[in-house]
Amino acid sequence: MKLRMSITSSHDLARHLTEAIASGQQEVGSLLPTEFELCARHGLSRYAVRKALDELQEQGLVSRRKNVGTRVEARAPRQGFTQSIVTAEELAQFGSRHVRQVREVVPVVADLALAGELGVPGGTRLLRLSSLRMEAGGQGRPMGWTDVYVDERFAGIEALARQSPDRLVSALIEERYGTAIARIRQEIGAITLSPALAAELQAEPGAAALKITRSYLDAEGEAIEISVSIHPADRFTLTMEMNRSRERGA
Amino acid sequence: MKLRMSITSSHDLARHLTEAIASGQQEVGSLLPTEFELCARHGLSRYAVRKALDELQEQGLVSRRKNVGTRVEARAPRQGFTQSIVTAEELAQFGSRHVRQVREVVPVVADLALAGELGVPGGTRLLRLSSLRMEAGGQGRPMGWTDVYVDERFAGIEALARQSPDRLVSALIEERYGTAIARIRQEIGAITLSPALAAELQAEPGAAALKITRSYLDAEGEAIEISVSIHPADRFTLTMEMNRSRERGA
DNA sequence: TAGTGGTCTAGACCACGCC
DNA sequence: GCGTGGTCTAGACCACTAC
Repeated sequence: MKLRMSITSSHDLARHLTEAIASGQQEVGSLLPTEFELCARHGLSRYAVRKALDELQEQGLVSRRKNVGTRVEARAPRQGFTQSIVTAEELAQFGSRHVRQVREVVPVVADLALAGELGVPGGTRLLRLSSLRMEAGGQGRPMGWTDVYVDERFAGIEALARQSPDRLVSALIEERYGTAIARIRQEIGAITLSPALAAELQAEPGAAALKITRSYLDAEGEAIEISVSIHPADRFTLTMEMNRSRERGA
Repeated sequence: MKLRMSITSSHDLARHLTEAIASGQQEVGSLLPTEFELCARHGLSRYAVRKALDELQEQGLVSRRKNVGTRVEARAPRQGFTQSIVTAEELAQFGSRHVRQVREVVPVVADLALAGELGVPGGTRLLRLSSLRMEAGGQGRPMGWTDVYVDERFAGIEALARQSPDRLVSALIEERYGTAIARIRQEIGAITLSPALAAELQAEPGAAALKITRSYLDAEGEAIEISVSIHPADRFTLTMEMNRSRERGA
């Protein structure tokens, strides 16, 4: 192979390799030259070579396996839009930065309709915690209505939920039961308010509202908590921002 | 300072420093010992020390500034939920995986109401591209209605938008004009359908619908494109998934 | 000017997969 | 046992900033 340009730094080498991969000269699935070979080829130290490979790995272009080599994984850096909710507090804001006013706590057995909506088996025994979402001060009309469904074994959160109306039920469960929530699934739809809900929310029946269903899942994909929130459209909008960013290597 | 345990590797040192920060012994805002001092203190090479600091930096615990030092930024690794949309195609699905059927392309001047909704100065001259969103096959009732607003200088996308009804306007702009989209802002609300829209969408007037307003921003925060989509609630639900994950350093 | 983090060289030993 | 990537040592020079 001919060297068209002198490569004098790790970043130079990274660019060189990136181009070789992008151009197809170094095919996806193939192994790059070994680190030692790259050292010899470009007259660089192993440190510099490894630093260059670090760069490619960071962009997901290559993967490295001990005793095997450095494999080309993709032809171009994966780019995507990432929306991140950094802290539980931001998540609270994301969902609703409001205070909970518990209205009703009842055990329920999921009938087919509810089971379907929540994505659990029919007949599941659950605890339902219904509450209004109020502005921080507690004045004004409610911002929304939330039904939180949890497994019976988490019945202890009722007291906590009443004690700490500003904290997410999911956070309370994590703290009290040591169950880590690994994933959240969220579905966003629109509905018109039923007369009953409209009355609770001091809104017009038939007015538009956002309906947000969230499943809080543990590492195994088991639902720890499911919440269904209804927010009148004139009082609540979901806002999110996505940044284009290089994805990390798999 | 006393060394309670021998530190023999970069990872050891990383753990040691992480604990010192978590315990408050090394306060947020303070500077860590310099790299050379850490070398001397723990009998490690600079390589090992820097690798340990790399680890902390990756977790967002510290930041490093040349000629200044290594500053403690946080007491604990930031954890959060991250939702990522990896490819433009996934974004398309995210928004709508449907085919565009262009209905109208007209120049508009943003009056106060529109300017407010779009977040641009009043009087801005724009091109509005209105289209129905259809299922891939083109059968069935429309999945939604979209108004895309772009700056006049992108007028050329009209032809492209008609030619490639399955591609996002934002992707077309990026390709044709070489303008990279760095950020997307998204607002999700609910509305009830006006009679006019209901007719276009073959839905009932007053039915609930999702309204999604997206701003596609370049690196400077300038809006390249703004789209407003209306999706009848019975035909469209937004779904997203968030994974808890360590955040990268700032 | 002294000292910082960023970069680089030129060696070395290791665990381990493959042959 | 050979060769891989992973880790580490012990030096060095640099650009820059705070002093």
